[in-house]
Amino acid sequence: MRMSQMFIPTLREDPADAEVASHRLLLRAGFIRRVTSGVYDFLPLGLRVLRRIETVVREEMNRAGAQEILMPMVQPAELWRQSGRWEKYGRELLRFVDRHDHESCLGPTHEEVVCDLVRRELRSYKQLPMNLYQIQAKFRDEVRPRFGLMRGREFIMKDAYSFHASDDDLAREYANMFETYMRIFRRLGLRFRAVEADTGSIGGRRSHEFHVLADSGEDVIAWCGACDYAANVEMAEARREAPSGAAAEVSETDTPGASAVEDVAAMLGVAPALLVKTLVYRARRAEGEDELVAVCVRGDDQAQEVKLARFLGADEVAMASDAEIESIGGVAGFVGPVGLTARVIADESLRGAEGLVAGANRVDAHLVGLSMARDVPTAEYADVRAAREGDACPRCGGGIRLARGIEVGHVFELGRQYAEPMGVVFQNDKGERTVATMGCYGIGISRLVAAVVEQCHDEAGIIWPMHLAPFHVTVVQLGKSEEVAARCHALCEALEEAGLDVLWDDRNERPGVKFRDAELLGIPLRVALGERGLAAGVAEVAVRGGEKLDVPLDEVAAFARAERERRLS
RNA sequence: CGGGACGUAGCGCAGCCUGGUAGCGCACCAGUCUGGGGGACUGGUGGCCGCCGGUUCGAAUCCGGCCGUCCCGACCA
Repeated sequence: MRMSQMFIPTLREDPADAEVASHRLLLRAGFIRRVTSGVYDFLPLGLRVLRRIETVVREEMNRAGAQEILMPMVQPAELWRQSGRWEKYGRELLRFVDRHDHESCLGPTHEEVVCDLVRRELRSYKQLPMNLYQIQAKFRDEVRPRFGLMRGREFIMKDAYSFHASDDDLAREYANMFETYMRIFRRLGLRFRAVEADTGSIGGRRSHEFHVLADSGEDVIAWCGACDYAANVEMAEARREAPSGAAAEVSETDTPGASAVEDVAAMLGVAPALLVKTLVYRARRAEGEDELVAVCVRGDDQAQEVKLARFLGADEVAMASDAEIESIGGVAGFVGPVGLTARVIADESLRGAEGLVAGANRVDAHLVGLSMARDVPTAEYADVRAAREGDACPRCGGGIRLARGIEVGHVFELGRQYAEPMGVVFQNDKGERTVATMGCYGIGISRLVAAVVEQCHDEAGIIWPMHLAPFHVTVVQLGKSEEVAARCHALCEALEEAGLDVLWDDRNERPGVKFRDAELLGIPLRVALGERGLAAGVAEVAVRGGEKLDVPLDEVAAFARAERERRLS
């Protein structure tokens, strides 16, 4: 392709509103443009990368036995009512009414539609198992879209749904998909980690997330340095030592103005770990009234709200207001577990702890010498703290480490939670009417574009892995003599002959501009040819992010092909 | 939804405090020179100063409302 004729609007300067590397570089290099918050155009280069990722995903899904279909983006409310999610999904589901006053929504995920499709056709166990997938635009009306393609409202996703006659067969397919995902992310050349995960609003019994490791990631994952335990911190069961102070009588002491953990600890001369941090949460459930609960963790720990919500069986937990805190006998800033009229959920690490300091539920006062067993006898114990670096692994006791990750894949054992209400039934081998069991498996295709850039870039620009590069090689034409142009053209043809996708920079620009753009775009191989090289019979071949060397003109194509093969294997 | 910042040419920004002809760099167009790491010179093009209203003889500038964007938090397969 002639670069002079392609739509590649590069920017010399960083866009003011792009913070993270992938957002900044994808904009600068002319891969994407923003249409509105969380919604992007894919320009020719961006689309090429997207297609490459799709191809890898498609090949591996097909190989794993899944079949590609395409479902609609617009979905009728009645299907969502059948699954119960029309009420449950919340404002992230973009709803609208058509001209006939029918309620609809833009699909954020497709369990309902695929169940509707399958239930119409499924009669016999002999039709199972079945794994259907699609690669399609999703819409989720995110509260806060950000970081370009990383968290968009509209995004491209591969979603697969499998149907099974038995839980055993579902477990088999889950493992199959898990392995398939491992293969996909390996092929994409990413540093990633599979972790145990919360099932969130999709629901189901068991799930794993696949995270690309990157500091800009929005998730934190915990893993064990000694065994293969790994989990999202929303799940991670890491344990800590439970330090106790000296047993003592409980008494109240003045702590004027000291509310923050560090201030109280400093004022009383005790370690922050001996403080009991008490947080009041409002738990919301689809049915029933909101409940206020007090949550106790160590002063140097953080509460983990996803764990808490799971323990409470709540759809959502949020920090309570000062007024709500007072309604259960607490005082904002000085809340403690003693004397509250709400349930007290204490983290496991507080079980049996003594000699603690806690808020006295009175302004400017704390209790010292607190014993959980003696003074908070009604406390319920649960794992509600966030794992920290250095905690003990729940499997082997090894040291837990934390890292940030970008969630690019998620697999779920759904079980019958959609199939049951949606009526996905068949006759089993005994002629009995049976509800199918399901799995679902997602990959964020457009998010992967961003994730790859987060992992593969330097100051100068993107460094695409060979698999994903919009072009394998760019031929940089230096100078504008007919001779140079002709030889560059011939080089391009030879490279294409050798099976490479070639971007020919035939623009009337200075060499510096072309070199910088080649680096910004991140094309893995760069072949530069001008009068000087022509005279010597060589072209300069540079590997993006690597070395450069002169290669005789008639060997360039073979060299590039070998280089490509080497990087693809 | 809470907190913060911002909105002036395609991009990056100044001007606003202290009201009086809308600026700079890059990009773009024409020309000359140049040609292996964002070239030089000359001459140009391009603006609803986010929108609506108010104050004023006069508003990019002051005031009010709205819209949009970004960041932090809350939230999230």
